[in-house]
Amino acid sequence: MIRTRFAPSPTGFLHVGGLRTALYNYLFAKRNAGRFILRIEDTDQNRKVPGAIENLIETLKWANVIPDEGPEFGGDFGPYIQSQRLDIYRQHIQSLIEKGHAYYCFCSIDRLDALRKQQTAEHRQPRYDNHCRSRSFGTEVRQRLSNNEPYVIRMKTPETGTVEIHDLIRGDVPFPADQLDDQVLMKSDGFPTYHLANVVDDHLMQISHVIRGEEWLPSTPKHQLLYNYFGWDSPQFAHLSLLLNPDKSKLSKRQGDVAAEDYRKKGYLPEALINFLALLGWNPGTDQEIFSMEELIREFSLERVGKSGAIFNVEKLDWMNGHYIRTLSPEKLFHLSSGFLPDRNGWNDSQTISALAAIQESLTTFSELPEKTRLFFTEAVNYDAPDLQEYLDKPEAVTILESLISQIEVIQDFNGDSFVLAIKTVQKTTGIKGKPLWMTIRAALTGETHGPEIHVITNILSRETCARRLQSALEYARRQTARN
RNA sequence: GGCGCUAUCGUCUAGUGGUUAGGACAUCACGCUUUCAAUGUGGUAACCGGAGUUCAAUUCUCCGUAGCGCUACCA
Repeated sequence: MIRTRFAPSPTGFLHVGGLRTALYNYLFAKRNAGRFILRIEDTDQNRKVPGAIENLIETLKWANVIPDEGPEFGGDFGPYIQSQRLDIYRQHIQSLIEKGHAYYCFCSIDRLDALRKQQTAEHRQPRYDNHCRSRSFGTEVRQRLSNNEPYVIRMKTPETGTVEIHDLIRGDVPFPADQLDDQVLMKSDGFPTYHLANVVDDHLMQISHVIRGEEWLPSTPKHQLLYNYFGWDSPQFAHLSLLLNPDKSKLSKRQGDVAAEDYRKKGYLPEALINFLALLGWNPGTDQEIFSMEELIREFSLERVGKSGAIFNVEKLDWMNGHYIRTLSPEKLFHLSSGFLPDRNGWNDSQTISALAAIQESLTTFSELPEKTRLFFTEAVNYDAPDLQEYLDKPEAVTILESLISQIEVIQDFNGDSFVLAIKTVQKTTGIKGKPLWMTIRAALTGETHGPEIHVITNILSRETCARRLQSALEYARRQTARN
């Protein structure tokens, strides 16, 4: 049974890189009829952020990357929050000590800091000097323990040889054993470190494939050692390349949004974000670019995951989001984007839906909605914009608008087509045609120099609204020409 | 500094011991649209460098260079 896990620490929001890791785990599990587990790694009490777990789960649900097991999801391998598994870790660390693979360390933080400082100054590699290693079973240890002296527990790493790990994406990676530090497994507050908790839980939760970020590659030999010490088979490893900023540094705030929910708030569709993230490091081997979650599950494989870091390029995400928006029915669009709509000024739902349909194809994200729907919802059009003056600040504007106003008064059946017919009549009677004619009317109707086609707009706007706007544009044009 | 990972258009990437090195985004031009967008067509644009192996190297090997990661009682 294939079992994968996403194991974030609840230190804030779900990073888009984290979402991608979760996605790949999810896809790989689903592709192989396996299960996807969410485990919360909250072993650092100092970095815990209240509400982060709930937020994480909420965002995963939004993205449709739903765990089969985890906090809130249940499962037979819980609890799925590490701070609730402290006894389990203690037992396992104890067995390591008994087998001689781990030892008590009473070195103070101060001593460690001084040591590191000295090593750095001497251009040596900063690492633990194994000071407490030889006293593993001494009476001194028992003595200090009974004195309640603070301590940590460290793993013993081999002094020579190499530890080789096998990675599904990178192949065999050998690490010289003398590079491996005697890693702390249990901190003085009684909490395990990542390394211990991770290995114990992955084993106990029967994780078959560890798919995680590349930043974990250097510590994987330590994990491999731990599996050996416990006498366990290790899971398969697959280390994913990192997501990068446009300047190729590790994706971070300040150069853009990194929290998945930032994209949600900006009006991106989860389908677009997921599709985009899936293609950042994985490819189907075909020219297909647009994938539903079902298609991703069907096509995904670790063999086609790339090794190099990928820049998170928002431009392609934008294109993809626009694409997904265009596939929506106007009703669905209305439903999904309602939270982004400005004051509708009395427009009811069905009117709003037709307005949305008119601008749908020009949308990149929902956050553009206030600006793009203004021409419909606005109470009074503002004609002061500089690019409008080319059309409204002219005597022709007065002529056109006067003529058009009288024309639309007599229209029998007011709609986009009849409005266009009225414009043709204006053209005939005034002799003004082409861009000056049409742009003047567009400016008068919408206060914009671009937007949906005139007949689309006037199909949605009522005769009264059109008449009112044309009238105020006419007054504006008169004022302007009088002043000149 | 040490250890490790990585290297094809600006970006995401495909691909091969002999290819006109393919696709997508972006960009440019043209068409459509009396605007914008969408869309259609076409264009510009890449194998990090040096050795080696080979008849032939973007592809294989080594070295270099660059970028990134790790180097905590953080994950």
